[in-house]
Amino acid sequence: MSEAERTASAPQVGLAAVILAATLDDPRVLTVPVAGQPEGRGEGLPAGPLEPAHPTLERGLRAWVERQTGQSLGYVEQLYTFGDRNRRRSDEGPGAEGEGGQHALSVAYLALVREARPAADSVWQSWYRYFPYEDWRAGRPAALDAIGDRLDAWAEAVRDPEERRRRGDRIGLTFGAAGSGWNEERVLERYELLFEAGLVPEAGAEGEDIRGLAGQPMAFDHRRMLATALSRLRGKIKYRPVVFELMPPAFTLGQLQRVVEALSGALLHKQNFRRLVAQQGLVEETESVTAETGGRPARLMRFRREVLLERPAPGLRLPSSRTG
Amino acid sequence: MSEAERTASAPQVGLAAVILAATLDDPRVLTVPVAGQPEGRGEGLPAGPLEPAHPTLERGLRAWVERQTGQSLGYVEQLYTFGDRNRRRSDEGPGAEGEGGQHALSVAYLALVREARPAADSVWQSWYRYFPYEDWRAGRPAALDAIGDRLDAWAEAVRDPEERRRRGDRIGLTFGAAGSGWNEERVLERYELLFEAGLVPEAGAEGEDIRGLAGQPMAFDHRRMLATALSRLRGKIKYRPVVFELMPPAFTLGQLQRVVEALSGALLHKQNFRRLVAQQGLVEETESVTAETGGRPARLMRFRREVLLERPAPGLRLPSSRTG
DNA sequence: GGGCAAATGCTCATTTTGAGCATAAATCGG
DNA sequence: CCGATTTATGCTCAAAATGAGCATTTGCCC
Repeated sequence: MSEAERTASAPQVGLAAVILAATLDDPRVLTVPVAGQPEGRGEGLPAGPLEPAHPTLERGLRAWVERQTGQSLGYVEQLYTFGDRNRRRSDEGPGAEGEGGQHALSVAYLALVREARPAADSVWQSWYRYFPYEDWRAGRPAALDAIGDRLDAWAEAVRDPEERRRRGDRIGLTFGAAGSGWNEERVLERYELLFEAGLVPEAGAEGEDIRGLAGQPMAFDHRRMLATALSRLRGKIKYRPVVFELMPPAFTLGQLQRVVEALSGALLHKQNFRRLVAQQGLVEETESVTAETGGRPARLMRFRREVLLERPAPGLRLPSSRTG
Repeated sequence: MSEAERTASAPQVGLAAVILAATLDDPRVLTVPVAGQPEGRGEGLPAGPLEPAHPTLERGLRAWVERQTGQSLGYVEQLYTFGDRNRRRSDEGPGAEGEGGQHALSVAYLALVREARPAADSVWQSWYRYFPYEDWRAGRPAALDAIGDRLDAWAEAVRDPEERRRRGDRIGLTFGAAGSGWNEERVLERYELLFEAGLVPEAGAEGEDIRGLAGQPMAFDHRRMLATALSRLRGKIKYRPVVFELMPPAFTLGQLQRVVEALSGALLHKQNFRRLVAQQGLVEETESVTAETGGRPARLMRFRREVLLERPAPGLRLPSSRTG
C-alpha cells in the first residue's frame, strides 16, 4: 500500500442493495423494515456492514441480502458510494456534520432479479410509491402541478437574482420546462432538487401533505439510493439488454413492452417497439404461443444471448411516443 | 444509523483521482511517483486516505490532489469503489486474501481539467502509454496481433471445453473478432482480460517483452482505475458534452475533432463531424478566426452552455469512419 | 503565382424514426 | 353463431439522421 493509503482513517463502511424486479405493471423494489426511524420512514433497503469475512464487496452484499431477505441475487452492479455531507445530514439531522466526525460510507449496489417471492419480513413495493411523479404511463402525473408550484416558490424565495435564475434553470432542466421536456433518466436529479428545496421529509420537511406529492420517504438516505438506481436503470436499458434480467425465460413482445414501459414510466408506440426489438435481433421466436389476457394469442419469445457477442451496444433505444 | 450500519467494520478507505486533460494529439493523465513499488511500477495516481476532516469524499479528494500535484480540479465525478479480491491480489500478490484480512477500499474519481501545468513532482503522461492498443488513430495497433496470439493461447490452455469457449467468446467480445469489431468503450474489459490472462505485470506476469505490448503498468491497481476512467469517458462523451471540460474557452472545430479523436482513439469523418456538432447546437461561432497550422484559417467557436438546458442528452454521437 | 493544407459548403443514397392504417385471431356477452 | 372488444402482427409512408464523397475557399510557403 502507498504511504497515503496505509494511513487511511477507518470509517464505517456499509453495503446496501437496491433490488429491482418487474411485474407487468409495477416495477418493484425489495424493502425491509427499519426500526428507530422517524415517523413514516420505517422502510429501507437491505443493508449491512462490510465485514472482514467478506471476500469482496459484492460477495458481502449478496450475503447480507440473503440473510435479510432470503433473495439470492443474479445480476449485480455497483451503483455509487455515498458518504457526503448530504448523506450525514440526512442521517443525523441538520447541523450534525461538524469537523472530525467519523465518516459513514455506504457502497450501494443495483441488483435485478426475476422472481419476486417475498421472504422474511421483506416486502416488494412498487417503486412509484417512492416517486409517484416518475410514472407518466397514465399521462402527466397530477402531482407535478403542485410540485412545480412549490419548486417555483423555492426558486423565487431567493434574494440573489443570479442564484434565482440558476434555480429556475435547474427546475426547468430536471422537471422539464423550457423546450426540453421530461427526461425520464433524471430521477436522481429530480429527487435531489426536491431534497434541496426541502420538499421531502428526509430534508426535514414539515408539512404532511407533501408526502402525497413527492412520494413515500425511506430510512436514512435509502431513497436517494433508489433514485440513483432508477436513473441508472432507465439509462442503461437503452444500450445494454438489461431488461431481460427482469424477464422470465419466455415472454411475449407485449409483455416485454409492458415491462419496459413500467421501467421507463412512459408508453411506447407498439408497432415501432416490436420492429425495434426484432431488427436488433435481441429476441428469437419459440415454438409456443400463449393465450394470456384477451386478444389474439401472442408468440413466446426468448432472449438471444448471442447478441452480447455480436452487437457492440445492444439495448432498446426507446422511442418516445405515447400511443397505445 | 441502522443496527447493521452502526456495527460496520472499519476498513481503510482511500481516495484516488484519475485526472485527465487533452492536448491535441495526446490525451493525458496526471501521475505521481510512488515509492516502494515493484520494478517499473513507480507511477501512480494522486491518492490519499479519507480523513475525518474531509467534509465529503469529493472534497477530500480535491484536497489530496491539490496537496500532491498543485492541480485544482473543476469537473469531478465518482468513478467506482474498488475493494474486491482482485484489488487485494493486485496489491499484495496472489494468496494474500485469506479470510478476515482488513479490507482496503479506494473510492476513485474522474476529473477533467483544461490546463496541464505540471506541478510538484507530478507528471502528465499520455494515457496511451498505459494502453497502447487503445489508440487506433494510426490504424490498427500492431501490438494487437501479438496480444491476440497470447490471448488465444490462454483460452486454448484450458481443459474444460465449456470454459475454453467462454474465454474465446470474451476475447472476441472485447478485442473484437466475430462480426462485432472493436468497441472503443471496452477499455476496462480489455484490461481485465489481459489481467486475467496474466499478460500484465500487475497480475504477476513474468516476461519483459509483454510491457511493450500491453502497456506500462502502474502502482497498485491504479491502471485498472485508469481503464475504468477511459471506459467511462469514452462512453459519456456520446451523451453528455463533457469534452468541453477539456477544451479551452475558444477552439476551432478542427481542434475539437482532434481532441475527440484522441479520446476515442479513432478517426472521424470531418464533414460529418462538423455537421453533427453544428446541428446539435453544441457550439456557437465567435468573432475571431485563427491562423493555426497551415491551411485556411478556421473560425473560433465556443461551447453553448445553454444546450445543457435545452437538449435532453447533448453529446457527440460519434460516427465511425476513418476518413481524413 | 503555383502548390499545400485545412476549413467549409453541398449532394446523394441509405437507414433509421415516428405515426398510422389494416388485418388476424382469440374471448365474451348475448 | 354473431358482433364487439382486445391484443398481436403486417405494411406503408414521409421526415430526419447517417455515412461517403465531391467541390470550393482561403491562408501560408517557396
